[in-house]
Amino acid sequence: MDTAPVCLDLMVGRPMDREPSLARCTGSRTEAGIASSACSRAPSMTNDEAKILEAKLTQVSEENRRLTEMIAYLYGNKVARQSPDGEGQQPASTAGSPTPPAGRKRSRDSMDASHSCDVEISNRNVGTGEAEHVDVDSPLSNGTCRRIKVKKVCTRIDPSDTSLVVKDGYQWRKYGQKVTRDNPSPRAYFRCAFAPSCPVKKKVQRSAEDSSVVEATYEGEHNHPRPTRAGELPGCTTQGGGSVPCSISINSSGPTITLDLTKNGGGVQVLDAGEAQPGHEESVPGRSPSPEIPEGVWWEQIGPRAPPGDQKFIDAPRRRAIPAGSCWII
DNA sequence: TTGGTTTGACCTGTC
DNA sequence: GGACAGGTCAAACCA
Repeated sequence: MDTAPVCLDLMVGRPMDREPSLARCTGSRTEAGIASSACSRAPSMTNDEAKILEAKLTQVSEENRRLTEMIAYLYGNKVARQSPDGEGQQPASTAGSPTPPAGRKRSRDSMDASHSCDVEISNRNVGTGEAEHVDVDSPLSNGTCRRIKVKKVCTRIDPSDTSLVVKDGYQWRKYGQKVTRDNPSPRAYFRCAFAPSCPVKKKVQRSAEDSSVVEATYEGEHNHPRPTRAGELPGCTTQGGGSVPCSISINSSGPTITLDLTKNGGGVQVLDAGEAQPGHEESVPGRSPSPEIPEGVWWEQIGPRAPPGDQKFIDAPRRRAIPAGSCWII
């Protein structure tokens, strides 16, 4: 919740010079394509057109401001609800709280959350994928709780693929691997590589029952927008000059970029650029373009990774900082 | 030289 | 307090 305003600020009413990749896109077919159409027509734009676009931009900016205020208001209510005296708090055992894990150890985050704060869970099984969304409130030092989103996603991959790489549109940096007691397959630990401050972690492990199923557990929410890169956005005219089909739409829950890389052997289906918006991916029905993809879950076909030389990361202090708004290779 | 991965050691919490 | 297990660190390795 506390990251939502940042997300909104980046998604709506964004100045065009901060999103060069989208601004270069062609084939944008929705109202959300204001930036792209504006950019492509800029050289021959008349004053009237410029004024219209400016008005639209102002309108979108105003919408952005209202949404930001709304988020701030909701967040304020949330904090009030979690007052130290405990009023308004739901019992930890309600709202579908799971039974404690069979193991003798719980994760620190889960453990913290189990002290006195909310646990909200929603389960969904769609096709071959499964998404389990858990909102966990982790207590802070001041006695309040900070909600940690825990989302479990199962997907089917090639059993011979041992990389444990689950592409979801974000950059991840592996920091550990461990063989757990209840599963012969190793569990890989990933951190978000986009920014050192991003709290999101991901655990990836093959299912003990079906080795072709990989379970990815996401903890926390990104405090930054989904990384994008012009060269990876089909339908966008890139610096390299390529252009492949894509559609970009923005609805009330955020931008959705539908990619079709079949011609390139890719197969990326959906990139939900608005993931950082709390819970929004669960609230949009019909998001999945394929039965093989869990509904509402941004997902991509498991495939070959980009060459290391094409990747840019930020994580360890020694890595170079990349300015906000830079394009990313996924 | 840079940056990602591997992997053994270490830390911490639970029983 | 010790054993156990999950999670993390960080040096070494590799591309």
